[in-house]
Amino acid sequence: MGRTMPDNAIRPRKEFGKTIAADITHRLREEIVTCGLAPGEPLRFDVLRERFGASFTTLREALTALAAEGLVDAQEQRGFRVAPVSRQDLVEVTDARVLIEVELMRRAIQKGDDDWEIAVISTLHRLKRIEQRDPEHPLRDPEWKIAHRQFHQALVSACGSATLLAIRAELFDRAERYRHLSANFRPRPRDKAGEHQAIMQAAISRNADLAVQLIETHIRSTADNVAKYAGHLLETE
Amino acid sequence: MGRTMPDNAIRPRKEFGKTIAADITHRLREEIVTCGLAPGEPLRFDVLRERFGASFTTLREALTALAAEGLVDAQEQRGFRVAPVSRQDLVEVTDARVLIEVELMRRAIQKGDDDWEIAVISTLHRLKRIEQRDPEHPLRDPEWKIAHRQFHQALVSACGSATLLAIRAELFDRAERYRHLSANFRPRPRDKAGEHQAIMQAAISRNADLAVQLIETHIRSTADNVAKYAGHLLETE
DNA sequence: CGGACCACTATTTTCGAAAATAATAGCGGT
DNA sequence: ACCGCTATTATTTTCGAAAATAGTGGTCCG
Repeated sequence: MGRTMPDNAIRPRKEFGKTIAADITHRLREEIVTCGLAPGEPLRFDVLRERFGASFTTLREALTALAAEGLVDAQEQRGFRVAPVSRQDLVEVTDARVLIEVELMRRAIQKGDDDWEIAVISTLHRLKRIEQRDPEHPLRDPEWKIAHRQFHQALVSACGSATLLAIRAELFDRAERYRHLSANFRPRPRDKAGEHQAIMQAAISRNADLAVQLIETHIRSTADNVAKYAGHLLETE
Repeated sequence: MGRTMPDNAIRPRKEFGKTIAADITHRLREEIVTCGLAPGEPLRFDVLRERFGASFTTLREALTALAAEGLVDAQEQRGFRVAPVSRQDLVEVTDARVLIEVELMRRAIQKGDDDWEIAVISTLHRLKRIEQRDPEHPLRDPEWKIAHRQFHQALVSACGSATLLAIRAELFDRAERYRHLSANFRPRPRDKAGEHQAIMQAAISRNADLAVQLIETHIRSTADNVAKYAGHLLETE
């Protein structure tokens, strides 16, 4: 314990054992992915300092990390901005996701053990529960978002490659930003529940070809929806 | 120009227009990839400060960026260290490289135009020239290293996806570190020149299946060599 | 009127000191 | 002697001031 820490520290500024920088990275990523910070928006230090209550250098560290993930655009000597969106980027991200996720799905189906099956089933169960509660605007519900992420994560978790899982996670975040972008304009959510159910069944029954085909359709149709309902937001460079 | 900058600034501390942090990131990456900094070695700020002549926060920013690339391991509240190596990691990196590079090779062969062909041919030409000069220890020669990287980069450059190219580049660096690890123990370089020539020819003649097969063999045999001649260095962690 | 140059302002980038945390050594009780 | 605890030291992490750089507007000359 530090020798000068006062006993009356009101509340922890951050999670125990984590650095402030890591915490800010987390929060900033969340804001960017959910479009709380709009694509292309400049990230000025004064503003961030006010919003996150951290100093220049700490913020800078967080921004650098997010730049490496492709969520932030670092313009040397001219600061940072939220990574811009574009049709081209959406296509690239979708394409890369299909390539990697399809491969990981195959590997997970081949390698997955009992724990994997349980994880897939239980994460889907939770997702469905949340959807029953509020079937209108799932993307607005932070709980749905987390459950949705966890279901897709569980599906491929047994693939055996931490390296590829990390890459997949980055691409997932970048794609999620596009989903949020179109969420306000999409008239009604399509039948995601049914798709998830079908993917789960194909995976558990070890039908790799079917599971892979469903996943690919799932990813591509999501991207198509974004292009359709948020196309007007994709023209700016 | 800053109002207090003295006229007698001896030499630029860094390349024009780039931040010091970006410069340090570059130099640190180089040192790690070439194993000038050994895998697992702790990266203490005093030492780095001395070696690179930058301050805490600037170094921290560079380390954070490299952590996102997988070359540095950040242990919260306990500093940074060079990412450790392991048999498992080597397998994962090799696997991921094959998956991605094979796909990019196909796309490049399908999309590549005249400029692409010229880039492939000319980068291979330079590579061969350098090999003629000093056929013994190519990995020791920084020029060979650059030319080798540029040839492989040129091969896939026409794939059309900046996203996948960035991922590929990261994996290339991580693999190159393993090559350096085994360079000191490998008795003689195998016939890389011939392999490169064959890959080039298959690519230029648009024989995708052959090119892809050669690339995969090329990547896997490199990894096998590392495991064979540097296996004793992979047991830690 | 236009456009190069300069002074001034806004903003980012870097630095080293200070705070927080982890690692280590020394001490006292059982 | 050995374990647990506290004081000390080593190291990382954070901060805000200061330096460097980019941006802006105004002025002077052709």
